[in-house]
Amino acid sequence: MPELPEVETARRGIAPHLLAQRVREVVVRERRLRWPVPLLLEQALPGARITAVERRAKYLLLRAGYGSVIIHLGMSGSLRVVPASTTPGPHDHVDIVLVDGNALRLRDPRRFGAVLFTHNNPLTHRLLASLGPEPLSDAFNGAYLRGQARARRVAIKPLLMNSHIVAGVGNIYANEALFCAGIHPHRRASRIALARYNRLAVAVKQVLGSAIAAGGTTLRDFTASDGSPGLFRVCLHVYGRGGAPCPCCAQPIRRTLTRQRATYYCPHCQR
DNA sequence: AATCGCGCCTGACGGC
DNA sequence: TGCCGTCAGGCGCGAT
Repeated sequence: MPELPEVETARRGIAPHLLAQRVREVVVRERRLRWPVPLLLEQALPGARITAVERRAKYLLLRAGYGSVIIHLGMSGSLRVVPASTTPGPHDHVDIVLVDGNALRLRDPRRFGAVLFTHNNPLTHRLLASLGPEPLSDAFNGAYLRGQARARRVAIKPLLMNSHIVAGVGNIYANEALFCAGIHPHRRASRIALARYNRLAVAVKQVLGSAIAAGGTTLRDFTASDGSPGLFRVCLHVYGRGGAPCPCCAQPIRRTLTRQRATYYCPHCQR
């Protein structure tokens, strides 16, 4: 499932193929993604030159001409650059065909993803405008987290996964960062001291950073844009390891459901 | 305002 | 072997 490191890996993989390229046409085979793919995409994009490939949270932004494409990979989305003549598979929903004969191809079996187009600054788009700071930026730190947590009643894990607090920390990395910081995922966010928030912020950056360096986490069907699997899976300490021994104390990792999401932690190491 | 549950969707997996 | 129920989950949205 694409989380921030996977989206960043995809961005780095596709950017060299897209930058400075002109769009020849857009082919939409399935319009029913999370939101319908707008006709505007096919109308406005052809002829435009792609000037930047950016990421904000888990959104990819293709700056092109007088507008931007906003792409979200949802649960099962992936992007490949292929020769435009390559026969599309059943879940290859959108092609952005370039003048050089290649196409950026979105595949998304579960169709939780999105492809949108806006003429305005995409950062002011409804979906992006109220996102919290990037977790790898300086704005995200222990003091910031402590300030956000002070007046809230939620547990730390859902706080960490709230995109309005910090953008792009999903379930896998929330579990891993809390383990690294030794914080129990069910602990009330308002009852964690600044020193521990400092540790947590460092853990979030470290976990995301090393996952990006390794090319994303391989879980289920994630692959990088060149098709190679990410290499981070071996580095997961708790996620998906319910019942297995904790790498620190060897006691069994516990798995619970929080807000309909699998939560993994070591009851001995995390308080 | 904060928080919680829902629903979108399909592939993988396990049980019978 | 094959069928079918269950689970997985990002995240916006509506309800509380």
